[in-house]
Amino acid sequence: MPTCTSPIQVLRSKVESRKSDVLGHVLTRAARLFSAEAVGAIQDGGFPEVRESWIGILRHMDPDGVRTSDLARKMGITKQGSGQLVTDLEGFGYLERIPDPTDGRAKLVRMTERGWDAWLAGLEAMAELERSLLADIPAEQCDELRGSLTALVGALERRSAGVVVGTNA
Amino acid sequence: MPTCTSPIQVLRSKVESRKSDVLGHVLTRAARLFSAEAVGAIQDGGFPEVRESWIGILRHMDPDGVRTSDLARKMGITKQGSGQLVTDLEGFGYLERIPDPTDGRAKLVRMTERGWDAWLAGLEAMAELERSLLADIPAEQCDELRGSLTALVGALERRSAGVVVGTNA
DNA sequence: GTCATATAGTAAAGTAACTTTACTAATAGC
DNA sequence: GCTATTAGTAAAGTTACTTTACTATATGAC
Repeated sequence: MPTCTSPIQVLRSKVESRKSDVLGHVLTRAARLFSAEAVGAIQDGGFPEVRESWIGILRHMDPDGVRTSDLARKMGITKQGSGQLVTDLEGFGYLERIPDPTDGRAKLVRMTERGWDAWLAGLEAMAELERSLLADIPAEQCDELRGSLTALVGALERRSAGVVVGTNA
Repeated sequence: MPTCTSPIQVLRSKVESRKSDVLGHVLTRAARLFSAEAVGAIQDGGFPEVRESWIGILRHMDPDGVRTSDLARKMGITKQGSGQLVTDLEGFGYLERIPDPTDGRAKLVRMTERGWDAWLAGLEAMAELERSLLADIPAEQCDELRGSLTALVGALERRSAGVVVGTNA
């Protein structure tokens, strides 16, 4: 009788070989850790009410104002979702809604002064985090990483291009 | 009077130059897109009840069984959190809890056969996703990306080493 | 041995970041 | 002017957790 490798042994070797080399795992973990660290820094820097979800909004703001539905599209969430986030940010005085002069249905979401301050603080916190990570990771690797991730996002977006995000979008 | 650059212009140029080159943004977006895509593939592959959070559990399972609190530690969440996820997975027949023979307080969480099937399907879905992304991203870049992300996670973990995750952990 | 303390797990409620369903108001095309 | 589309809001539901609070077992000190 030849050597018979039991299913459980096959499994065990698969488990061992696959423990942490899956791109998805490391990607998710990195994103979480980075995000938590950045938000903590912004909060400590004088904007204690800032939450992780706000960063997605702040990122897409524009001095000319943006529509809620544009925010939704850019963020890849529903407009109800972005509307709620805008309401939260508005409640803390980071954003304001003004009527869109060119469209009676629409409103333009604009940053307040405090909003821009937080935005700058956010950028600074992220940049500082990146800088401090350079102590552990070479600068070229960091740039490479950014480039590869951008390519990855592009590929993933193209892949799910046909898929509709939510109803009522 | 010299040319005076208005604050709003300074802001506008900052906004333009910083639109999408922040590591944190692209990282978060990539993680979300990847994760959603992988879960969708697993669900379509015959495990429709699988949710994104389950992947974090499945990833850390072991043929010998794992304790809930070990899962929590590995995942970086509270043990109540991991306990809830285990209960969900148990309810759908992916996991089972057995008493730990070496410790009367503890229980060992173990995969059922269906659990291992889902685990394999998950790995396959992730691997397939990676393969299909190779059409857009060169293989070396993909490996580089994995390596850089692993280094990044390491650096971030070291950075937040002193910070306790949740109470009652 | 038993007493304090730490650890494993569970229970229940709260919270963050959304989606789904359902609606109103304004615009745009024909 | 009527219909279809689009912008936004409202309210409830869902997911993936955390916080608070508790029980049961184990471990180390005395």
